[in-house]
Amino acid sequence: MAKASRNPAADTGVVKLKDVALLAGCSVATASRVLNGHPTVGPAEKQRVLAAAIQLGYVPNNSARALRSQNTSLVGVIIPTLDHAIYAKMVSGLQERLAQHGKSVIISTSDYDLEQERIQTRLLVGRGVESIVLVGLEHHPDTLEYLRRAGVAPVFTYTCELGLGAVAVGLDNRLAGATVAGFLLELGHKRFGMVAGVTRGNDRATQRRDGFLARLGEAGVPASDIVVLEAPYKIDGGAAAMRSLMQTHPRPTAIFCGSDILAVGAIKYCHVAGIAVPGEVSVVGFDNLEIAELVTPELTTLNVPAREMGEAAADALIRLGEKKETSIATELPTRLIVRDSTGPAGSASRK
Amino acid sequence: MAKASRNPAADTGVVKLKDVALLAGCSVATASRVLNGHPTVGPAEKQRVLAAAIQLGYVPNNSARALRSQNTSLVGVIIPTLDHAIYAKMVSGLQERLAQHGKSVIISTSDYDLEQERIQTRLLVGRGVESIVLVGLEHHPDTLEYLRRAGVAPVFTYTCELGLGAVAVGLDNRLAGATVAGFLLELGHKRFGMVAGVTRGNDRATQRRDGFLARLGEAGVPASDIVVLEAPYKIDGGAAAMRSLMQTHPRPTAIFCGSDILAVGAIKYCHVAGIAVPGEVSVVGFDNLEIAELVTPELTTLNVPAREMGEAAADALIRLGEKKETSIATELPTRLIVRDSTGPAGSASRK
DNA sequence: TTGAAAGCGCTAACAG
DNA sequence: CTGTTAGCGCTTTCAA
Repeated sequence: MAKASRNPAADTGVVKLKDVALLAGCSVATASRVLNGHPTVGPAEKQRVLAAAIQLGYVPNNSARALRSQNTSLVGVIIPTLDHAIYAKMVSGLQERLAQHGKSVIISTSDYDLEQERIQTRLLVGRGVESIVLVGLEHHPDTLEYLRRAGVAPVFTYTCELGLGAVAVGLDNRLAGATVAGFLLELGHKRFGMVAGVTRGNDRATQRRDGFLARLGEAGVPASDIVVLEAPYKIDGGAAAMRSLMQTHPRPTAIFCGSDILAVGAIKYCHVAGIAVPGEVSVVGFDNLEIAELVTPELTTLNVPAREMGEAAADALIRLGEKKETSIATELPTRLIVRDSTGPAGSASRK
Repeated sequence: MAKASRNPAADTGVVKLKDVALLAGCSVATASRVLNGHPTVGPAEKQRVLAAAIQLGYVPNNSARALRSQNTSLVGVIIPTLDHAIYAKMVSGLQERLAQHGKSVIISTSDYDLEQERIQTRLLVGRGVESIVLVGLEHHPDTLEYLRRAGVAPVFTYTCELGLGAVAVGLDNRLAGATVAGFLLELGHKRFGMVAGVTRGNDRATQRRDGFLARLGEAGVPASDIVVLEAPYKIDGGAAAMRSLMQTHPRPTAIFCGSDILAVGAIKYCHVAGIAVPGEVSVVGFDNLEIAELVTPELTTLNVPAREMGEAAADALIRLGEKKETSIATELPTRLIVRDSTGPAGSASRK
């Protein structure tokens, strides 16, 4: 039969629990208990097992552990894109915080497509993720239904509206939109434009727009003095939308962009078109990315604490796993960062 | 004993292969074969199994599959940070390409710390990744040794120097550094500065610097006319380094920054210090991030095709998995993008 | 407090 | 071409 070698690192080179137990002079059961922090183990054994594990550089096989204990310590996250820092930062915070709890994150992207998200969700569930982090509250019905049936709890981010028994970590997008409107109103602006991103399948974009419009409406601004455009979340998209906006008559004097990417594109267009910012038109962004401080003029924008949101999502996940709570809504504070891209209406100091 | 129900979805609600086999009227082995596209199965059986699987909504348990077949279709990637677009883009390309082949990516970050990377590597191997994507060629010896013993093939990125039997996808950092030096020399510059990032544990930064210095040396520039500083990859780091550089006498007229982040910081400092770019000093970046086109003046920089690199890494991974090749080095082309932050030496048109 | 032993769900020999 | 059988490495009753 020649089963041959049975010592560590001779077959596959991978140290197994058995090897640790062998070196520690105990059974695999005891070794397992020690490594899992089970309380009922004598201190002497415990010491030896720990020492052996370190000496051998033991790394548990997660597939086996998962199979046996129905516990993969894997978390899935689906974001629209990694190309935008706002999502990358969130994932970064999520991953780091989760790593501290021994959990790993599997990442995938949907490109703002709910159908893509649905497919990714099934894949992730098949991989045995314990939980899944989603962006926004609006999803394909199948996505949510599938998650429910599979017993995988979703965590919604960038929003803090709460479904029943759900977990959400984010911001009040409506309020944020309204805040921007209020700020622009105070500066005396009367005609407004908005570059809203793509609102289809994107409740965050929708709410920002609605909050903005609602506040404007309350202030008595007629709908005819507000132009809303949609544009893909690209610099060029923002530039193109701004061009359209600047060609309407009468021209708006204040533009709210649904993201800094769009706002930066808008400002870029103004540069080439020779339109003074904020002299002729004020521009407000959303997200407070690093670029907001790098463009000229520096961008007035709403701060979104993306990294903190990822960390908060991780925390919620952990608490959820501990069955401490079943329904958690965390609202992260946002605040307007006033820089140089906004000014009082009618200050048109022609360049 | 009341073991009670043995039908699907009655216990845990999870459909297992056994349930599929039961419904299809065959053994689990046959069902497994069908689901894995094994050729030796009768068409009739095949049909029934497929139908049963769909009807029951069967989703394979990946942990079990992985445990048994040593094949997780999981790929790990460790990058310094997700906060820099240059890495996020690479991961994005990697993830998308890999998803097309049914593989998922587990992400983790090392914060430019090789020791952190070593720990993450072990974790990832424990999770059963088939392969692992690393940044650069320089790693903790244990990292490589552990990977070798575990039989997990590393794929090195952002570099195309090749170890033996290794896979690398990236660029020639030395050459890139030399290219920048050549460009600056041609513009007639005589005194140079470099903001090199952190070279410790970072072979890319080291090589860029060495290539830059070597080319300058060849051109007969005395070492006394070159100042090299290191700075963390932050905007503030770039600004602080630039401040030091601008205080040396005689002042350098051309600065090469190891990344756009640093370059943007450098330019920002010049803004506040009232130093004209490129009038008094030329600045060159590295990476060609989006921000390069957004700062004023627009940044001259070296284009790094990060997304393509991720995709190429994915391709290499796939080929490696198919055992087609064992040693692949892909050099992606870089090219200098000349914009407005550089100009001829001595053109100091005081602002 | 510890060890022996029974699987978790699946795949891969090996027979038939 | 199909079924039987043995585990993959680990956790967890159940006895001792």
